[in-house]
Amino acid sequence: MKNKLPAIEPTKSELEILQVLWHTGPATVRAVHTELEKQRDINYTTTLKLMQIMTEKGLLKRDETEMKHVYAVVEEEHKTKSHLLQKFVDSMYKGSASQLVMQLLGNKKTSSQEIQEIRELLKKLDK
Amino acid sequence: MKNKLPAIEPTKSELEILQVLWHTGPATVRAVHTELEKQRDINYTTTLKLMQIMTEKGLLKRDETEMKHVYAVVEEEHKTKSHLLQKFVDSMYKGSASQLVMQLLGNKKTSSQEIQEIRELLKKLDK
DNA sequence: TTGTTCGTACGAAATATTTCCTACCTTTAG
DNA sequence: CTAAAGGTAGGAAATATTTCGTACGAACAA
Repeated sequence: MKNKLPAIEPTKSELEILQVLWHTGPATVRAVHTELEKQRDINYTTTLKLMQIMTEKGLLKRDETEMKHVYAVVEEEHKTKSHLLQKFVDSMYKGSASQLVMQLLGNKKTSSQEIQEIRELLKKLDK
Repeated sequence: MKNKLPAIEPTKSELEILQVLWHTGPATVRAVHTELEKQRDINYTTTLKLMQIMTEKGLLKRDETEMKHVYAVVEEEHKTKSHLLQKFVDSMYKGSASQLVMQLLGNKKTSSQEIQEIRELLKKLDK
């Protein structure tokens, strides 16, 4: 058995924080908050509280050796995203990845360049 | 200008109801509830209330000519899903559809058959 | 030393969402 | 007619999530 973490679902706000940490790597509340502030109106203690809650939930872990605690994500970005994507596919497309891709291809916002890249991906997968 | 609906985000529970209605087409609360009940423990009046709220929000519309009101979705399935998918891609993959697909391809749950189907899709898109 | 700044902790308020109780009306079986 | 079954409406309770005020300690500049 590898891990027995229950894979708790992050809430919307928690996801915002994960995104920042994925981007920057382990960071202090201050650093995360400075990023979050660029995106929306939010109070420092709100960011702090969220990160504390996430730590309790096991979404984050923290190094308390220094006064300025340093937080890091517990699950790899890849793993969490993969899990959330799977959930999305399951609930929205009954688990059919191809249906999701079909929707993506029909989506105005998906540029032809994106589509080209998807083609490349599949080519590479051939080898 | 076609419509100026603010495209309200359905909540988790609301999405469950949309799924049922997408599948069955316009239906009564009873019918929707019977479906929902198969998936989880839920009280009839809860389903009713949810559908009433969704109607207020403009997610559903209802025909009240009969005593048993018949509810129907306001936005097409395609449109709503497309919108939600776009939101997902934006927030999780910074808008990069190809990154999402890459994740999908690396996902254990995505079978080789699915991948084959995706290939077919791209072929058809060529023509 | 002292006051200002920056940090954590904690609790509770504010909001959003979900759930269900109660009232009351209509239909239908007996 | 009457009781039971099945509807809707609305409010309020229960939960989940987000937000922030307050307290208090450490670091640091003056």
